[in-house]
Amino acid sequence: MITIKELAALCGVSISTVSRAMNARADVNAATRETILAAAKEHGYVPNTAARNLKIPPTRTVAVIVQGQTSELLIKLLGYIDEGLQMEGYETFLCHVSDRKANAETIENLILGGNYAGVIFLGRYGDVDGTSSGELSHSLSRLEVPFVFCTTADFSTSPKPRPSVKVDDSGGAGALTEALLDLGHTRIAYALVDPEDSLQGEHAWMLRYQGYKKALEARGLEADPELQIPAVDASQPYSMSNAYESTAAWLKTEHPQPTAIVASCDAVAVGVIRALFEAGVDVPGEMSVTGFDGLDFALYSHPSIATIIQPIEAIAENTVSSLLHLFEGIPFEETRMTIQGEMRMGETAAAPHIPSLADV
Amino acid sequence: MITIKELAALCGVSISTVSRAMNARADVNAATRETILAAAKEHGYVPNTAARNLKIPPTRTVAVIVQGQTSELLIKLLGYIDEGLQMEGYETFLCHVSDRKANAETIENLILGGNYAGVIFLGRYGDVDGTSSGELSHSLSRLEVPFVFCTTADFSTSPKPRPSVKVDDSGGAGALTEALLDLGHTRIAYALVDPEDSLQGEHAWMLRYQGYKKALEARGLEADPELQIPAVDASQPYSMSNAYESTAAWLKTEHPQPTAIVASCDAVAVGVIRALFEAGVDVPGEMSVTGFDGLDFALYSHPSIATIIQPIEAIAENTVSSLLHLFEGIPFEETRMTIQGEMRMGETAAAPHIPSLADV
DNA sequence: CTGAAAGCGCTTACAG
DNA sequence: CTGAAAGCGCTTACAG
Repeated sequence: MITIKELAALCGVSISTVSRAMNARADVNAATRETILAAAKEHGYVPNTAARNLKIPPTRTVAVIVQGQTSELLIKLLGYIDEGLQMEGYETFLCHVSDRKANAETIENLILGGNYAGVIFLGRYGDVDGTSSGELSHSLSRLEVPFVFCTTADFSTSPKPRPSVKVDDSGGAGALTEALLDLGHTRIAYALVDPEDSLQGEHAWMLRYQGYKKALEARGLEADPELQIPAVDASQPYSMSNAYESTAAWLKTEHPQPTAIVASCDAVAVGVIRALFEAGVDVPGEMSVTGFDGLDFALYSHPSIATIIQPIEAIAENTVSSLLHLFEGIPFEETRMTIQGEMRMGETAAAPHIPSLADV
Repeated sequence: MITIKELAALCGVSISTVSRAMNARADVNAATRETILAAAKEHGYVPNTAARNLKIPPTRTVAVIVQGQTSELLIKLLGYIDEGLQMEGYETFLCHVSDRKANAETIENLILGGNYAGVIFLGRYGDVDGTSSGELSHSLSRLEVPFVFCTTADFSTSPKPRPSVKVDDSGGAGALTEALLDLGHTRIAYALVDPEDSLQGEHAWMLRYQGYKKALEARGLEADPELQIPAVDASQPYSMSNAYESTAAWLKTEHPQPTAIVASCDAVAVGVIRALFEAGVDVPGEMSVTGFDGLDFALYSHPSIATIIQPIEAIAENTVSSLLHLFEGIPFEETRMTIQGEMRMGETAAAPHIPSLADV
């Protein structure tokens, strides 16, 4: 808590000299520098960043803003982004914003207050219900700081959307659905759908659902409303526990019997599979299940889950290069970039069970 | 990027008045305030936080510093901490520091630069190898900011350790081991041990290992060196993939056959189980496996993993109250708090398989 | 190589 | 209710 002034007094030099020594400037007498550095260490002097930020030009620091729940996915993505940025000489500073505080003011304060070279939005941003997302997008679009969206699109109504990089949600879910169709499934359920239908069309969850629907339609089938498993708790529609509860509840209702379930993500798939197990339904013997994301537990659990593995490295690389392009003023031609994930059929998808005489 | 000066000029008032309006002070003419606020909105004026921090006294904001990998556990913990702090009128600001940058300078800058009321270290801090951890601890112990450790202890050699709140790692691992012993197991392996043995004694991983050893010793058994599964990749000894690789490799070596494996955490347990499955070993029929943490996938996967569920709410509550005590200058009697987790036997632990004639 | 001085953008007594 | 002024802790031309 000592200031530059006090340290200068302690060393018997001017604050200018202390500042130079602390910033490793060349134009300081070596002996003076040593004295100052030693004193700084001894007294625990650390330059106040707030004061420093006031003076120095935009730093080589990129703020990565993550909102709400972090996930294995976002953490890995962050690692690669950090790595990529570092290779270009940039530092990464991660700012986490709780959903509750994900409003325009907080975000703006964060960005404007931080003196960053650029900003990356990782994961979702703004309210799920979109109420203040609009406001946030509006104020974001006015910011002069270069920023790109990673894993989410730019939901603002701005005529010039910011660059965004994400997996092909719709295509991935479609590919999984197609794979199930190819295996011979025709009654394919979806888990989970939001009974209140509050999601915007651009959100990953919505896109995955649409991918599922489109794949069915491409084969002349349609998504049976009775095969859409509704979320019991609409507030956290994609948690493992909610998937379990919702599926368990749904299994007790009257509905046509599906032979496969497309889950919106790996966590939901695990919950679904658990509910099926407890209901005595064998996976994949009696029911195939697919997930999405390719998280560790999806790949290593037994049975391993049929899923789309997010192209984490490619997403990170393109996020970084988009930002670098922005720094250099190069207009980025492909504003909304969508990258194909890798399908892994795992052990939860198989041909549908054909009832034989033995079952009767 | 407009400043208070420019906004003042735009509105035809002094910067003092703008400042007052922005800070919702009562002593501003209502009409003036409206004009200013409207102009601020229109021009996207946001007070520069760096400049602001320079002037205002310590805020009601608590910085939560998370280092390296975030996990489901830390995220849930963060949620409860945030909630608890908010009830007391504090805001939470999460700062993520990559392992690479977890040095004294970065952390100090963060804390000193932020003007926080207090700091919570969530998860681990400092280098795993302890090289610069010492330096970090040293400089931390000098900081006047109140701070507490959550999920980790204060590793500094300071004579007055800072408050810390965490699960009883040793006791939990011991309880699981005892439960296995009670089931009749006698050859119990441990996954994973660090072949380079670089961990300090206070780390959670070390404590869990010690709990396992102590439980064996209490029954007159000892940890067979041949039953300690070494980590193939020492750099990430507790990842799911490394647990899988390490166990798969170990299963091919010559060693006494255990009937149970105590894993250091749920993620490791999943990797272990996968390796066992691929080697044709049935869990829990031929091998019992336990985890630690009580993560969603441990509880919902099938078979569900025998584990210790971290007392997340209690840890969060005590972390918050420790910090509040520090704020009030109340000496906190129980400096190092350790909370019991809840044991859940799940579906991966059973009595050892007794070879019968049928097996021969 | 070093110091005095200006100024970053803000807040807040202090006068009016 | 409002403005001029001081000052938060720093950095950086500008002189020496």
